[in-house]
Order: sequence, then structure tokens, then C-alpha cells
Amino acid sequence: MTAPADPSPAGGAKRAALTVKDIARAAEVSPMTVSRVLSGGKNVRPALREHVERVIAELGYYRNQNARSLRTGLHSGLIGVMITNIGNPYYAGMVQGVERVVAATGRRILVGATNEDPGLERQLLADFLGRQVEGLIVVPVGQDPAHLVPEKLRGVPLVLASRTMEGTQADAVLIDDVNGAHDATATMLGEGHRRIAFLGNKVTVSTGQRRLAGFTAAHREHGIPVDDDLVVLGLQDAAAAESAMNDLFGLDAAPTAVFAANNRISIGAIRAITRHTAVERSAGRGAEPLRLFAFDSFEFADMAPIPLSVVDHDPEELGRVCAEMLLARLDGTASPGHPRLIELPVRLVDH
Amino acid sequence: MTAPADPSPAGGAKRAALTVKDIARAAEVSPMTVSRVLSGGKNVRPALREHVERVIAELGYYRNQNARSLRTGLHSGLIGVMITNIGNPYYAGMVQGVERVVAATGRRILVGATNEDPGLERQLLADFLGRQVEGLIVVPVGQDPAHLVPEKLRGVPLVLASRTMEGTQADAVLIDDVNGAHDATATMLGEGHRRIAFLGNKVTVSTGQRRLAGFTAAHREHGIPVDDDLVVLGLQDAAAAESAMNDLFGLDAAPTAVFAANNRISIGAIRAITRHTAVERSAGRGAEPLRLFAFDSFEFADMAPIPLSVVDHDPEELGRVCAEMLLARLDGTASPGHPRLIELPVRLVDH
DNA sequence: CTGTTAGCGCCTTCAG
DNA sequence: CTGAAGGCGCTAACAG
Repeated sequence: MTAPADPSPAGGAKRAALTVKDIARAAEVSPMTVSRVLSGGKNVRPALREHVERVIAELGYYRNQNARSLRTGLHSGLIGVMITNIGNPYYAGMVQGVERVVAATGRRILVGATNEDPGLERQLLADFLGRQVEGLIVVPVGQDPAHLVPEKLRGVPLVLASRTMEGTQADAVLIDDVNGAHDATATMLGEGHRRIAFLGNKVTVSTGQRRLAGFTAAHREHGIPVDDDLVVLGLQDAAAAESAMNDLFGLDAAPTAVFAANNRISIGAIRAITRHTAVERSAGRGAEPLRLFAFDSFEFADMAPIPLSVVDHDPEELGRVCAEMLLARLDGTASPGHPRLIELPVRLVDH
Repeated sequence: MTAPADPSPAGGAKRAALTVKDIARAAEVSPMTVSRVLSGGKNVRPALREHVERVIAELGYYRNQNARSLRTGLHSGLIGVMITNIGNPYYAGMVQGVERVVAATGRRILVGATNEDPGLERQLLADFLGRQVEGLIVVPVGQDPAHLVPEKLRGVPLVLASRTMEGTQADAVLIDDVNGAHDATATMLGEGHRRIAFLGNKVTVSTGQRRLAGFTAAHREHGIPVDDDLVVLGLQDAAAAESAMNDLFGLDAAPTAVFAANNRISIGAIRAITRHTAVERSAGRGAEPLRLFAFDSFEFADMAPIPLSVVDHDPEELGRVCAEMLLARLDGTASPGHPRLIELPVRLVDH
């Protein structure tokens, strides 16, 4: 009730964009006082502070964060998150983890999809840097760290999530792919399976390499050769995995077990196996469904129509850990030294 | 190779943040010329333009988008997306739709989670406005449009997604909840079911109300009363739905069919029904699984362990349509007049 | 405690 | 075609 000296009342609607000056005028103080109030009201007479706060509230003013971060030293409060595909529940879970941790510090996330396209990744990176992100969390697309190097990043800290790149200098949070794939494979070999198929994604992504490495290592230890015909790589989505699985059923020496290297592939494999089993049964061939071990869990894994085991881990935790690692760099909590690498453990779960 | 007049070579790593001035100095031109080159190089001698472009590339300069958008009239290229929970695959799909459409125009999305908390929603809104978002796509939390009114938004266009609020002036894109729920319920009534349970979320969200409305309307048309004992509301997640479903099994007059009002609820219901059916069977009671109709589809609905039907629609399309509606406002393509309301159709699918 | 001055990085306007 | 001046909204640094 103290300061109604407002020429154009807020009732209007459009245009406008109030500034500190507008508030200053309305509150009959200097812009600096308004600024001080906005920053907590330290060093402002309490009565004045309340007055200004009231005017701010009445006029519905929002501080322009972009202008604010223009001043050197002030941070943008923006974290860039680059993933391949938000629609994949795995990455969605990861983004959720990042968002939670980051929001708790008052920061926000800028989200972009690379669609596994290095060109898009580069573009997105430039755009995010131009928007003054304080830090980046990236699921890298390829093996070429060309544009994800410290020099190009100009001091913006980067955390690689889930995948890494050879020779990179960046922090990274990975899943324990090798051991996960190894243990899953060893389990199946221990059960007596001798023809185990591997359904994998592109080997140009590190998860693909690492999970395949675990698979072959387990075979080596058991003295069982890997049959190249049973190793299918480059599967990009559930549909591709489903048809690859169907092809495997057509083999003379079909597999008796399958390792599916990620959640997309698992979905496709389950569909193919379920259908194939039903067909076999209706043809009078009493078929047990193929033994399946899936990397990554997914909602509903417990209700799958065929028994399966999963190499389980929580994508949200991946996101959280990435965010914490990044925040540590921003706070200066982490020593600026070497890049850090964290491998998140997995657990084998039967359904 | 023309202008190596660079005092601090880019090899370093940290700090820095190049500006137009740095480029200007290195290229031996005025900042204005650099600015012109950055904006397409119109009105710059081709040779000079190429020279400047080379310097920009060599030094790895990114234009500060925040400073740029400070100039009046220039847009931030930021769209704010506020959803309840990114971890829900439904909303993740929606965000993907928004991102695709919006990225095609060179804009980026700022994503925030409200966790169904009106306070967080208000906070997030203020933050997004402070970051100069050009537009907002929001899944509103409550029925109170208090802070989501045009005056507070200062001309920033808003599109409500999936849910609406009574008396709102904002554009909205909804799913055809009423007809979807109606047709699903009518289908089950037509099959002879007389005791159909309704598992719903909070009625304070419009989807809850609308889906319940469709459910009761179908009953009314068939002259079948709705048994209040079979209507459970306020279910927030799969676990709550699962236990609610289990409670229903304990009723003297248990339901013979269920309508699950969203994908979270469906997951819980499926778990409960599957388990219950297994228990009954092992107890010698040859039980058919409960008839289930689920609103929203979800990945894997086709592989569910019990038969079910779904009121299917594509969350990504929801996101796309929201984004297109918003862009139409931004382009001025849409007449500034009345708020627009779109209802996306659904289709009934049996699995 | 409060106000003035100046400048963050960029671009519109106006001269040359 | 190129450059100089000025200001977008905000806040450190320095008066008062």
C-alpha cells in the first residue's frame, strides 16, 4: 500500500518485461537498492527492503537471469545435458537423476538429443556453449573426441555418461559393463549353455565394445569358443533386434541362450522369443523359451512373458552421480587434476 | 593463415571466454564487422568475411547467446517445458516430441520437474521466465491457475499439455479422455461385466476427472450403477495401484473388470492381477485373470502377462502438437484471439 | 545504508 | 562496405 506510483498497471497482459529500473521508479529508490533486495536484502534497511519486496511482488517482476549472468564471474545456472534419445526410458531416467541433483542447487537443465549423429552433437555443443552452460553431461555419440576436448570447451567441465571415448580427458561415469556382461555370460555357460548369441549395438560406442569384451572373456575362461555367427552387432532399436533374433532361430545350429546388450535390444529379443516359442508349441514341438540375459533392466522386466535374468542398475543413479561429479568440479571441490572415472556396479537379477 | 595476431593461443584450456572484441582484434577489424559476419555476413566484403570466419573457427569462438538476447526484440530461443516427472516414460515421450519440433527451429528446451507440487511449479515458472523463455509447455499440477495467468506470464505464450485447468485462458492440448474412458468402459459393459473397478489418480488433475467422467457416463448409458466401493482415486504410482488392486480382491463382491486410468496405475494393476491369478490357480480355483482396460499405452503392453486392452495414443505426438501450437503463437501465425483447445484422438487396442 | 558510475557481450543506429 | 557511439538489464566497485 506504500507505492502505487505505477504508470502502466500490470493488468494489461502482453509486452512489457519489467526491469529493475521500473521497480526502482515505482518504489522510489535507486536500481541498486532493488538489486540488493533481489540478492537477499543484505545492507538494506529492513523497512525499505520490505517495501521494495512488496513492489516487486505487486508488479510481478522477474529478474532477468541472462542479463545477470552477463556480469563476469556470475554463473548462468545452466547445465547442458546431451543424450541420444529422450524417448528411451533409460536416458529419461538418467535425465531425471541429473535434474534432481542439479535443481537442488538452483540450476536448470538444457536438454538436447543427438540421435546418435556426431554432426548434431557438435552443433548442440556449440549451441550449449553459446548459451553459457556452466557444465555438460554428455552421452557421447562416437569414438572421436574431436569436439569434446578441453580446449574447445573453454573451461566448461564435461562429464561423459554411460559411454566414454578412447583417449578422452573428461570425467566419466560408466556402468560396469565388462563385469556385468562377463558375469551374465559366465552364468549361462555355467548352466551348460554352449551356443550363446550376443545381440549388441554398434561397437563404435564404448558400451558395445565393453559388453562384448565381457562376453568373450567369459567364453575364454570357460574354454568355449565364440561362434561368430551368433554375434550380431549394430542393432539400433527393438525392431532390428527382433528381426536379428528371428534370423538366429533360422540357423542350422541355433543358439540355446542369448545375451541382449541393452534395453532396446532386450525388448526386441523378448518379442521374438515369445513369438517363436508360441509357434513351436502350437506345432507340437515342446519348446522351452530361449534362455535370456538382458543388460539394463526396464520397467516390467519382472512381468515379462518369458523368464529372463537382467544385469540390473539404476539409470537415475547414473544421472545423479554424473551431476554430483559435475557439481564437484563447479564448486572446486574436486581437485582440478586428472579426469576421474567411476564405474557403477551392477547386480544380476532373475525374473 | 592471414591473422595470427593472437596474444594468448587457444592451446591453454581453462578460463577465457572469447568475445567479439577478441576476434576483432585477432582479425584486425572492428567488432561490428565480426558481428555482421556472425549474422550471416551480409554487407561484408566476401574476402573479409572469409577471413573473419577463419579466425572465428581457429580460435573456437562461440557467440554468447545470452548477451545477444539482451538486445530488445531478439529472442532467447529457449522453450520451457514443465512436467511432473521425467522418469515417467509417458512424459519422456512427450518431451521428445517437443524437443524434435522445437530443435528444428533452432530452439532449445529447458526442462523442469514439478513433482506434482504447486509450490515447485510456481518456483520453476518464475525461474523460467527469468531466463527469458520464449514460450512454455506445462503439464499443470493443480486446478488453480493462479500463477499460470497471462498477466503473470507477461506475454509469454503458454500451452497446457495433457491436463487443463478450469477457467484458464491458455491454449491446451488434451487427450480425448472422456471418450477414451467411455468407450473402454462401454466395451466392458457390453461384454457383460457389471462390477467394474476404477483405479484413478487425483481428481484434482483434469485427466482424473475426465476419465472418471467417461467411466460414469458409460455406466449411466447402460443403466448400471457405479459402485463407490470399486472406485479408488488418488493413486500416485504403480505401488499404490498394486496395493489398491489387492484390496479390491479382498472385497466380498470383488470386481470382474478394471479400468486403470493411466500407465503408472496399469503397471501396478497388472502386477496385482498377475500375482492374484497365479495364487488362485495354484489353490485350484481356475481363475481367469481380471478383465483389464488401461488408459495410455506403454512399451511392452503387447507382451503383458495377462490379456489387456488399452486406450492408446502417442505421447510424442502430444509433445509435437503442443510445440507446434506454441510455435504458431511465436510466429504470429496463430491469431492472438481466443485460447485454442485440441483434443487428440485415442484408439482402442486389444492385446 | 544508499546512490552513482561503469561495463559485462552484443547489436541497432547512424556516420563515414 | 565499414566503423563509432550507445544501450539492452544487471550488479561490482566505489563514493557519500
